[in-house]
Amino acid sequence: MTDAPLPRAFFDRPVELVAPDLLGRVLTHDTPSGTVAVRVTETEAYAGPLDPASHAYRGRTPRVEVMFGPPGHAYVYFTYGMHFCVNLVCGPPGTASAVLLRAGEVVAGAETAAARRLRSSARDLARGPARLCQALGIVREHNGLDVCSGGPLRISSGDSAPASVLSGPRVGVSSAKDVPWRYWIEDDPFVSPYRAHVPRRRRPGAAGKSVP
DNA sequence: AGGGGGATCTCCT
DNA sequence: GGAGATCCCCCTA
Repeated sequence: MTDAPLPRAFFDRPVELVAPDLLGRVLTHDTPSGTVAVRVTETEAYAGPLDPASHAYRGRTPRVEVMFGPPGHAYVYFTYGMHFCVNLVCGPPGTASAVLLRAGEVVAGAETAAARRLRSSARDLARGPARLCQALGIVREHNGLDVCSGGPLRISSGDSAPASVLSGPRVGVSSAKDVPWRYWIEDDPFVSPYRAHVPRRRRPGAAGKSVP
């Protein structure tokens, strides 16, 4: 295992390459109430202004300013009046693409995470994008943090690459449903439960187009 | 200035 | 399986 942060170059690539590569990586957050670490099991890729499902679709607005900045920073947004979700920005400045962290397994600081998620089972502590943020203590003020520079919010390579990665349509988006840019670790119990999966084996270089 | 919709979660039936 | 919670953002007038 290594605790060294992923290099910024890791994120300076096309988002559909970064998203599957983030599976198995470990996101860690130090706060006064404790340190929590999550092994990522599920991600989604959102491309820039040309992706109708992306928050950057309507161009550069105050909310998505971080998306248009340099790679390796956290884009945190607030939704449904009560939840936060976290993305990691990809590509050169101006690209405005990002990977949503949809689910993970708490691998350190489970007591701290459980205190933030009062009625959650151990399995559900970070099993969903808003649950993951709550378990890690990620809120609005963490928008824009650099995860590559060894700060309080950082991502490291993790123990090992997942054995098998599947991909399918993104969750909860009302446009570009056919783009299979959701990625998850096959048979991992910490993948989010909210939509039936339409499993499809991901082949090298196959990201971007779907088949019924 | 108003309004519609949202990359969700939890509890209830 | 379904509705309610509950704020913010952005578009339109």
